[in-house]
Amino acid sequence: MKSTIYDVAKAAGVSIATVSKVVNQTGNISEKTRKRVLRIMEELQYQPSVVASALTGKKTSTFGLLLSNIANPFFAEAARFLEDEARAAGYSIVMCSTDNEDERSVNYLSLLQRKQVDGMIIACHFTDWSLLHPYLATETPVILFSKDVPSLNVHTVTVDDHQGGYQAIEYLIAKGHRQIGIVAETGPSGEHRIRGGQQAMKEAGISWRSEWITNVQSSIQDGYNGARHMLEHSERPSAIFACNDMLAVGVLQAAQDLGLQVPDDLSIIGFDDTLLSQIVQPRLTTISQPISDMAHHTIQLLLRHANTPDISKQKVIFQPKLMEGRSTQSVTPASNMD
Amino acid sequence: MKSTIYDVAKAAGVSIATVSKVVNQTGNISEKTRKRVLRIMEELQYQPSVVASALTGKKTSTFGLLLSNIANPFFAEAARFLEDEARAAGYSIVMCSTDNEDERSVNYLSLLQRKQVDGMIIACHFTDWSLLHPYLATETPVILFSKDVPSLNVHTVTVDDHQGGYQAIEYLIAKGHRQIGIVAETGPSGEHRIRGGQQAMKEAGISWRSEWITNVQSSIQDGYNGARHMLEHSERPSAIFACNDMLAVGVLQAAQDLGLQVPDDLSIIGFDDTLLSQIVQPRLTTISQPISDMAHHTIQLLLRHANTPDISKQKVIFQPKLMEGRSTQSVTPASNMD
DNA sequence: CTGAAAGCGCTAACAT
DNA sequence: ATGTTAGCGCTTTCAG
Repeated sequence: MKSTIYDVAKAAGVSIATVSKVVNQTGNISEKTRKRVLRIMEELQYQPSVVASALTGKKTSTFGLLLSNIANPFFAEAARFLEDEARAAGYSIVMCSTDNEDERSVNYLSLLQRKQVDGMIIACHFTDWSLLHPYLATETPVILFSKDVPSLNVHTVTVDDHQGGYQAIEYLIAKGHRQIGIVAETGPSGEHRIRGGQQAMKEAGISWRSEWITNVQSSIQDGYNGARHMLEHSERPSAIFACNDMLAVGVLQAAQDLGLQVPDDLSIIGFDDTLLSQIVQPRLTTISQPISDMAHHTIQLLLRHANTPDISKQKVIFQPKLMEGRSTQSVTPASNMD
Repeated sequence: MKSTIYDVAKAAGVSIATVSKVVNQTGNISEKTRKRVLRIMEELQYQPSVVASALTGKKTSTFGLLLSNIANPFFAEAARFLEDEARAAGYSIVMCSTDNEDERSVNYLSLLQRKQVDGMIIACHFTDWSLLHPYLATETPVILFSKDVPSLNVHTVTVDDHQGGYQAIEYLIAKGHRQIGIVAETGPSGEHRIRGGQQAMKEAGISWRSEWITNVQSSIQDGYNGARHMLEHSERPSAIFACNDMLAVGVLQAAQDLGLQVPDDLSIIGFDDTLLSQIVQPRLTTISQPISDMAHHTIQLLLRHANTPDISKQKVIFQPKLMEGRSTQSVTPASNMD
């Protein structure tokens, strides 16, 4: 049988209030009784119940994390950083894979609320973002992670997607590419990345073809299909910007299946700088998000909320960084020949 | 302000006991009042507090999952399956990355206990497994996942590691390999896989060299170092069995850095059949764990525990399956020449 | 079929 | 410096 605060109080010959005070280090307790209570706690292996304390003290020391799929390396890596930051502050994380399905997301949201989590981190996509409204009205802080939804008045910690797209395309253009395709995932991030890319093209006086810009989901297969679509025709792009690494891997596989050499026949640039980009052959050039910083900031914001009930909403935008791999190359006469 | 059971009771003109009964579908409630209460609940957007109910009803609808690192694709994939099974039963999962450090693991264990989770799934490694003892004595069910520690009397759901190692080596032998190296991760699984492999060699009358069997941690870098160690000498194995896909990727990179062609100059076989094995070039031959089945069984076992307080401990061993990739090849005269 | 009442383990005034 | 007491929101006998 697990021992309770009563057992400790009785064994130590004090009241439960005193025990509570030494546990929480509140109030004034003489060093002598403090020591004694501590000793008894040790002896009885007393473990304060988080559940009971949450019912009064208002804290569950738990955050909820909604992501599309923990099996996706980008989210797994983000989850790891978030968890580390949370643990450092004594919090743990409930993970919720939504597959970007609104219904499942809402179910999780309500479940998390019923569990009285101390904060929710949203890193998944909603078809209908207004579903979030009821939760934004709550006491529980909500933070959008790696995602910016302009229409929503909510704390946001993200990377500058527009800038990332711009950097990717700018880099390709500098390498001499003029025929550039984009495979993006549906959702706000994808759109911003596309826009950023288009701006870079516009500034360079390059036009783009709408059939070379496709929106898909974010599996490898989606990237494969999207790229295949562009590459099968005789006139094809000399470079493709895939808006995340999973898609980029799909693009790479499509190129390989079509007998195209990367980067000789096709340059590919990804986004996220996940494990994937480092293990494919050739190593992907990719736009890196500072996930670690983002995770740190996210958790800090959540923690600050605990003390300061209502901080005004803030959006923090981190800058992405291009990581050079071997999947991109300058356009050469040879690659223009075919 | 969130509405409580009292608000609903008052608005519906009934007692909180009645509301509780319709929420939990217990006792006998007339259809008429049930409807009314339900309607009021809807109107007031009443969300029963999991915390309060856990304090009495004994259920938090939460499982804890200890794994070495969620950023490792094998664990991320396992977590996803476990989560799906858990959600189907109304449970959610707290993830805990321990990096296989005993201290951190124990901290998490105690935290989970304080949170009164309804079960713990252990998928990480302990240097000192006896640290688990105190938790095995508890009410809270504990399950070892994808790991078998013979010395521990605990529910276990795992893959037949010995058999997996056997299959891997048997396959290589059938391809004509005689010079076989093994890179394994420290821990019970790694050991079993090595033993299985050794048995296959023994049965085939092949001897092994102890310097070609190395134990390391489980990062890509570890696999790289381990392989490099074996491959740099003039006399090197013609095939390497890496005891998980991360290691296999490291082995592959080492081979590439040394100018060895895979599979022509070196065959590589991995373990786990994760995403990684599918995206590297060449695609890895690997031993697949039926993670989905294992996850299903694990959660079911945990759930059964809720009703039947003390089921006798059981170990369930699933059979692995070899997935043929392009990283293995028969020994040919050409590859024997160098 | 419904309600009153006694906790679950803990926190936080308020007394002493 | 320490103890008393009133809840937190809900479940569960036990009466009615």
